[in-house]
Amino acid sequence: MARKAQAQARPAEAVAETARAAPKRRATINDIARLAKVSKKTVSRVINDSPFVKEDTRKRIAEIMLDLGYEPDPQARGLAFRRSFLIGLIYDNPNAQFVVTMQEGLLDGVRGSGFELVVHPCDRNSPKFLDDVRSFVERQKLYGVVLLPPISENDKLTALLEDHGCRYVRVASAVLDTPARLVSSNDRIATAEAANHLADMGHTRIGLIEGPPGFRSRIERRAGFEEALKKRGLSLSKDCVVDGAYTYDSGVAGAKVLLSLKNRPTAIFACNDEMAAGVYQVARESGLSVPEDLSIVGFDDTPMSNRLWPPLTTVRWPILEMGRSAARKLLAELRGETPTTPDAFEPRLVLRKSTAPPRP
Amino acid sequence: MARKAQAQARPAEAVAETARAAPKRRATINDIARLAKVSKKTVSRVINDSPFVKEDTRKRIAEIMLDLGYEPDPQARGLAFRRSFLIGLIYDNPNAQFVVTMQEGLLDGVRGSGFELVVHPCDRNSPKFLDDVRSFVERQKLYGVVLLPPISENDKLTALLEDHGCRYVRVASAVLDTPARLVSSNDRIATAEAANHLADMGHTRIGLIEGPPGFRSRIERRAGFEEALKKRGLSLSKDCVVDGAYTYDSGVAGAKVLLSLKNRPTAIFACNDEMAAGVYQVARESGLSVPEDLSIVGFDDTPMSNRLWPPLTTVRWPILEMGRSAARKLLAELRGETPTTPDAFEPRLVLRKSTAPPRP
DNA sequence: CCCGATAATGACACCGGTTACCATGGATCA
DNA sequence: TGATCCATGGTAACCGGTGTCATTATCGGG
Repeated sequence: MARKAQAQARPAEAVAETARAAPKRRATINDIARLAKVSKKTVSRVINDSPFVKEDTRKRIAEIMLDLGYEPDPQARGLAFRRSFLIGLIYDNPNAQFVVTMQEGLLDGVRGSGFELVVHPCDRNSPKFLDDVRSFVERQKLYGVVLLPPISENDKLTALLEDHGCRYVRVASAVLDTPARLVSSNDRIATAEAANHLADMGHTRIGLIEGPPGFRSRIERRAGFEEALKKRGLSLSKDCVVDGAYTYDSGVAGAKVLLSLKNRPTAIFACNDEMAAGVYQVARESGLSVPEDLSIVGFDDTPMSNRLWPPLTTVRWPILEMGRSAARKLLAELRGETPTTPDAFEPRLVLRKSTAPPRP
Repeated sequence: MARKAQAQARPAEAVAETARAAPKRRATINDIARLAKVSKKTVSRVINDSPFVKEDTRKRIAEIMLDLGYEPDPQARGLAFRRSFLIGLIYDNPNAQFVVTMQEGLLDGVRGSGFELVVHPCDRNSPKFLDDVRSFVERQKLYGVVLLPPISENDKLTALLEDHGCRYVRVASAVLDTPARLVSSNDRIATAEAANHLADMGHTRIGLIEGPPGFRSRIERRAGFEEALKKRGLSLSKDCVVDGAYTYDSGVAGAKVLLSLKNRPTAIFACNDEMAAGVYQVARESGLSVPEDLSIVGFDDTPMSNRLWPPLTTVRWPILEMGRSAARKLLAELRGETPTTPDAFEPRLVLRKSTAPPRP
């Protein structure tokens, strides 16, 4: 009995080492060094692109590494560097499509660099928000993080990251940071385009469903829209502006308010596509046909905007490119570059079928 | 000049260590050991829940760890374990919404476990596909991976993973593996429900837009649908079945074929929502109204299905729950459990407004 | 009260890379 | 030619944990 307990005990102590096949033995830096007849330090120099290696030596070592399919162990390197080769994607964004597209762009940007992308959604309203991020960043010793809106606008967060020596790149709708740490879209220009488009068609009474408070894009989109109208002598009537939350339901709610106005708007600009879809819904329920009775413009150009009927005129945001750019900015420091180009992307209005001149 | 070169050289050799703030000094296992007046091995035992620590000692150490906010370094642990604390999400799936939702479920499942999720999209048709995954798994010494359809059905891939001692969980539309490594949905039951629903309404000539070859779900969905029809004495006419690719465009193409048939079907089952959206489009172009002239059923219950008009009757798939379950299965081994429950999820038909009896 | 068995703990090498520092040899200069 | 300097490669210690195995408490029984 006692003997048995002991027998069981051993594997229990080595709890993490279960019966599964051991990972394949990979070549180590020592193997390479032995084969190349150099010290492992020299191999390390080659790995890290040190300029202090004779060209011959470098070539010979590189060849051996290639032959053996050797890739240095990121964990070991990370341990020594006190820094992992992981990049965190931190977000709390209601728009799944936006997140996944951004993710793809980022992965595109880090491809082949040896870095991996670790996703970390969070809850910006939780009291533990900062602690949660801090723990994540500290524990994983992240090389850097990408912040998506709206948490990219949180200055406490970026201060925390700097304090921990963690690189970051913000993705935002306005200029919030130095070029090296910012990938931005110029939402004002885009919404101005939308406003001009509606004004061109002759709309004068226009409704606006805004983004949620706390999003910089809310401010930017409204500002661009309103300024453009003003330049043409038009204005947003106060009762024609309602809050939204970038969700379908909030779009429905907003549209209900706008369309039950005595003097209802002839066009509605919803600050994202999801909300625009809500406007379609209410328009249909109210017996209004789009675009004859009501013009609708959205923002995002999600795949859905094309599935709606009639297809939604909306603003296309180069999310994929922004993701690629963000990843490259994060990695630039590795190569000793300090990017100074602003990388401001310009969203563009794509005209489809959801707008028309108002009925006379 | 020479002096200057030397001055520049030093930081260049330490290329990765740039001028940025050093990461905060965190408590290490040695700190804990010193404070608790034990060896670091004992602290390690506490960290790993070894049963060979006196209760007093464990408590004392645990308290100190809590006080100092100590969390063991996953990199160092991983190095020693020869295994990281990362979980890979490997996918090549055309449906972004599916991926994001699954991702969220997985993250939900690993929350608090100290594991992180590393996303790794890939191209299953690339000749380098297996090598790419192998490199990823080997390099990062992943604790385990989650495979989404259709690559979850790739037996070469799973063989490779086993060979490397890498745990995996497959997410699939049929029983492909042992319960411990499988999270499945029973697509047959769901599509049978869809078939019965259409048959109940009196449809006899029904079109089917299939999934792409290579997806197990293609087989399952068709089989469930066809068998249910057969039980009621109905059958799928050969010309009423067309290939799809789970994309909007393929839905459009398929619907064009089906709706230009001399004897066109009165109902179409599209094997996912994206393709169903394509059917809406073609129906509208053809002047057919949904559901009076044409009933449509989809599969997935993506957010979009609700934005379409009329709202799409479709099959809801508990993706989030499946994700959670997949993560838990992967982590179960840690706690010494071997899950034997099949975790077969049953998608359900959700009735909305896109179906009606055929015109007499 | 002592002994053997068992539970609890510790010493030390090691995981796979890195840095700090030292040793060497060749080139340069007076 | 010797002193000085630079480029290069080697060695040992370290990053923060874990495995192995030896060693020290603890306990029940004779």
